[in-house]
Amino acid sequence: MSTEKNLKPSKELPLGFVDRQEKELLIRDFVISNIKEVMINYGFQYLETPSFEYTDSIGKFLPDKERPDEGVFSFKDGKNWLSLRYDLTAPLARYVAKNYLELPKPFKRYQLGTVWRNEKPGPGRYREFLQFDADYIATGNLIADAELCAMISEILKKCGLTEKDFTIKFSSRKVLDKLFEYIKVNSAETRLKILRSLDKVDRLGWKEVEKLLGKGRKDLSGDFTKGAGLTEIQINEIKEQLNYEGKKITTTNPPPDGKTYDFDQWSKKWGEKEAEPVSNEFIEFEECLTSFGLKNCIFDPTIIRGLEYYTGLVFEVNLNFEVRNPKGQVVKFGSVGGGGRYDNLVSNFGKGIDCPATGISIGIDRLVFALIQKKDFKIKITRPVIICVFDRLQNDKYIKILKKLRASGISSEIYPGEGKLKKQMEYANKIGSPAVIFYGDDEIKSGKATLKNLETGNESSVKVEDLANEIKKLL
RNA sequence: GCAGCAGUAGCUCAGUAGGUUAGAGCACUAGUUUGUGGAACUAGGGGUCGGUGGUUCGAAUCCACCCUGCUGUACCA
Repeated sequence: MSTEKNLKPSKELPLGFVDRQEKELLIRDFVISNIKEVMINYGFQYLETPSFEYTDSIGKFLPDKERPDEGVFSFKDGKNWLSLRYDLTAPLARYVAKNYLELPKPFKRYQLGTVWRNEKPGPGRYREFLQFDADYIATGNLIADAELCAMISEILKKCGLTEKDFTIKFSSRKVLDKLFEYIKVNSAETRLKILRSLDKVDRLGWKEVEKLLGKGRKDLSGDFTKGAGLTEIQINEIKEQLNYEGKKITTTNPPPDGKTYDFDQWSKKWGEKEAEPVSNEFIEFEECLTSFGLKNCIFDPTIIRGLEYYTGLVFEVNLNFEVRNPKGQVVKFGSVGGGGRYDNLVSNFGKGIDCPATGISIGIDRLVFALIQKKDFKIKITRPVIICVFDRLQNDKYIKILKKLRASGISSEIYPGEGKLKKQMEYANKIGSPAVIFYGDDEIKSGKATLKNLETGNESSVKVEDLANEIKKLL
């Protein structure tokens, strides 16, 4: 920010925004190309919606304030409030509602795009980031949900991860609804508090979450967070029904009856009639996962995905390896993607539209951040061969060489600056150029250029017409 | 938002019982090499010590307020 005293513009970035370097961008490109391949293979359409939407269209939930900028970036365009999209699902719902009659049903589309959130950034979390999103619209078929899990698994594997590197956790909001009925929590506010607390089991552990469910908890800085105010009996019941610690039932490790969750327990607690529909949903989903050959899926009832619009199954992808920040400290990385069923989101736009849907998204930048941590993860950065400039009057000769090299597919350039040879060498070294070409007086006389390998320092005399082939040998 | 910690050169940081011209390493510029990079050596540029006000003969150092950043926490539809 410039002030009256300091008229120079600031070179600092706004909070939560970053410059991204080539290495990160190339890995991102690699991830994106993998995503596109998988999406075509899975039969999804490619869609793009604009960055801005009417605020109302993507968030009826926004507070009725003078300025709807809580969580989103908004501005007033004439009479209307516009907001930058905060995810790709809400704009999709708007798109589907707008084009409902024309669209094939079910409708499958994927989208890649930047999204913005006006929140406090954290390690690896920014206010602007790239998201990938794939959805099935107008189908309640659970194969769709299982397929989303298979798809995300395939994408991660293409990106170089193995099944051991990540876990897909799933649950359903319905489990918690039954639980709330059972422990007689009816207040929407308390239910929300419980959901938020449970969502933190992953990060804080059960011990701390118990405090949040009860009276409250002090964090490391000494700040106090008020709890949900449940009784000890209620908290114990929640733990008993949700605390699957130690049971660790997974599809890799199925119990004898083939179920990855404790059906009998629910039946006993809620009654068979109440439990059966919930269980059946998981059975069907589970069978699909198995058929798709997914081995690293686990039922975890503390998966909440906070989002208000989820109505049924929810899933989340977590990485199992250590992620470090630039300072080398291990950070709690959290999920790299997730999603679930949102059967009401499209219907919100109009009566008569009954439109179940399910979708999943990946935080691409976060995934890239994690992939960079894998030491064996190398990406080739191409740097140009430099043709050094001795005399501008010989530019036509340099350009001839340049055209030949480029025609042969060799990244190359004539030194673009104005310095002496030393400067040109320093430049080539700094940008990581593999080689330089000298074509000065001596070379022009002999008709042979000097090719210098910058890695070894070796120089060789090469006929101009052989340059391309010689360079290819050393690349 | 709340809480804790921190702000000295482009970067990483040293420097406080308050005291001449504020330091180092890396980076940068020039030279040792006027047709040769990565190493070395020599020289050089670069800072109103986050800002404002106060205490004092004297403030990077002490006090107050503000700004910014980091971490935790809340929120994250």
